[in-house]
Amino acid sequence: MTNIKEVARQAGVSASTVSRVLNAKGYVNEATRQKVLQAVQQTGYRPNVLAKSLKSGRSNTICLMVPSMQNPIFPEMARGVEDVARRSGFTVVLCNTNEDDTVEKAYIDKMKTQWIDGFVVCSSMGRADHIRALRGEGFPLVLVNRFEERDVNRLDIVAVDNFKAAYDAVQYLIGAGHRRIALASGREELYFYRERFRGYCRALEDAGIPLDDALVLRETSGVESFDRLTREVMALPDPPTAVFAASDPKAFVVMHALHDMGLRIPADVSVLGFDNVSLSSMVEPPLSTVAQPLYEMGAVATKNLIHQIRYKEQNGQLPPPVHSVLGVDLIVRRSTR
Amino acid sequence: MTNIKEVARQAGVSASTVSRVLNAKGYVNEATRQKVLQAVQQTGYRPNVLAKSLKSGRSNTICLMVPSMQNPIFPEMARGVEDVARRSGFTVVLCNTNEDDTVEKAYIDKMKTQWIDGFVVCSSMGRADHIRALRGEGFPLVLVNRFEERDVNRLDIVAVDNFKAAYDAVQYLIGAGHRRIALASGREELYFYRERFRGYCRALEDAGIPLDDALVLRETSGVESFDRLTREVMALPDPPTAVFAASDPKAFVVMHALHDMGLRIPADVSVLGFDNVSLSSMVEPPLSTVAQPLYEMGAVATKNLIHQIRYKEQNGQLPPPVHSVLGVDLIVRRSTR
DNA sequence: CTGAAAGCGCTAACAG
DNA sequence: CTGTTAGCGCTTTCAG
Repeated sequence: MTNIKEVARQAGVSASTVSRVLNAKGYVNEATRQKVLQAVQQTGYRPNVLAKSLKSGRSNTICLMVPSMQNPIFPEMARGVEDVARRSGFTVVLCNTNEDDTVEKAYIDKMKTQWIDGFVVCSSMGRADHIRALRGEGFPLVLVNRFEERDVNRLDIVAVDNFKAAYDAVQYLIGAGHRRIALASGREELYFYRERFRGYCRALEDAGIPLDDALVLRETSGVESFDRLTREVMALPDPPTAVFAASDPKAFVVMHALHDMGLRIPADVSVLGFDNVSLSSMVEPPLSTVAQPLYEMGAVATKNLIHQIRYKEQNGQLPPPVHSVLGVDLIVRRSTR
Repeated sequence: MTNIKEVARQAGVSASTVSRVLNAKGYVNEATRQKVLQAVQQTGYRPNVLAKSLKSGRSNTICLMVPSMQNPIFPEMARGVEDVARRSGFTVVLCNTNEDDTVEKAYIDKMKTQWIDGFVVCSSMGRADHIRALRGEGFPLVLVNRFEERDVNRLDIVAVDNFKAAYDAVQYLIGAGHRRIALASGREELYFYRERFRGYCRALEDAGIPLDDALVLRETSGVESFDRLTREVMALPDPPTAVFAASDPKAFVVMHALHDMGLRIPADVSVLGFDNVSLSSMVEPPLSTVAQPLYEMGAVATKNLIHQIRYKEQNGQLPPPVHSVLGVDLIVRRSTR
């Protein structure tokens, strides 16, 4: 790799002049400018970003922390992150924790010593203090989707209103005449699942339908557990006529179990999902679901993060945190009626 | 951030001694070693990786180039890449090109100036010369899945035997009694799709079944085009009794169209996919498919890449290229008979 | 066994 | 307008 010195030699100038030309900093004679440019051309010189970063303390690199690549919502978010980052000249480092706390912790630790300008994180841990500490340590940070109540007004957040989204979804089901509505609920240590649960409860309550705990399906070991749970709940003397799944993958498992039992969707039981991953339109029947703007969530988070990075560079400190609440869409397809 | 000098000061030694202790290089008195370690503890010192890289010319960072995050095979491969990289102390930079040649080219260009140690690439371009040039320029490189015939023995490749896999798949269909077998084919500029096509043709030929071009469905604009194509082919006077889809997403679209036409799977027509993405077991009916070891492909590619990196460091040049052919599995579920 | 010094490639005062 | 100098944080001869 040819370096700046070599270019300087070829152009018959000093390294600083080359630097000035390339970074358009300070005045430089047009004639020498041309000489430098030509030398750059000839040598095919590319500045060493590493050296630049070492000097400037900025790397134009951000860290994207996701808990899983198997849940399709994360790749979709990642797409939004990558798109915005790339267009703004940032590189993204992919940190997949596989829902493993130890890995997440180790990654944070590693990234801090690395050359990272900021973090977009979907944390796997409910109360991951090492992540929350990041902001205190001066690192730009945006939480996407997964956050805690106490993070509001303390950290930057991008998410949807999970309570309201679930409330509206269940209300839609109730409006369609359902009274026995099961919930395929998610891990309770995650705030957004608690919120969706709360929305479910409130919608029921507001409609004067008593909450029946037998209709609340709680994930035990991975989404596959809903296969058994679905069979069990449908075997009840008074089984549900609709199942609201707190995520699309759960809905798929539920649908599969239902099919397997010979039940028709939506004739016998309606299924409503949450996420709108790309495959939800392709299953049979196409899944009605609450659409989260996944790509946009990643994009907005990254825009915010870059804003923080630039702001910090100019003002020496992080801007006040902003909480972005994006809208959801209830997409009615053919799995509900 | 405290630096090595600060640690040295606290320990009452020189920076070089601290370096020696931390990197276990050269002899160092046990007593001073302890002093250093203690100072490291107290200050919470973390070496600056950037400075290290600048010195060593190695960044322990690899680039993962994928054409899409929407096709679920890539996140799954990415998982394999990330897992192996992380365990070996490497960081992975995510470059998603969205199947855009310009983006891909720009990324390569950018990464070359980033002191990237190596590349794992699923190229979007059939003949991407700037990618192939990488090896010539001394960059460790592994092609996964997407490669050209002429790359064999010139570049490192990880893939399955697409010809044989397709051949076996079609032979299975023929063995089940099918004679009219449609192919939902992929973009022809991709070698592996051509290979799958060739396998389809050969299997037919070997069974004495004439190739009927009307049964070859060619993607026009995205996988959605198979919706129309499926309807058309089923409207033929002599429609197929089985459809072999060159990828699972195509199979999903085909199944969907079939359902929509009121056709039963597999009673009226069998559908066989290719990939075994995680959702293929959840659609209705569960999709029979040729399972590619996606995670493993990413993992093997990364292992190979890291081997190249280490080899190059020791020997000053890249090792001879290796072509890893991984095995596939025909998973028979309930969409075929 | 340990410290001093040089240098990875680049940028930013500071002179001139 | 341009060159010299210093230094980002670290490793690595080379002396001692």
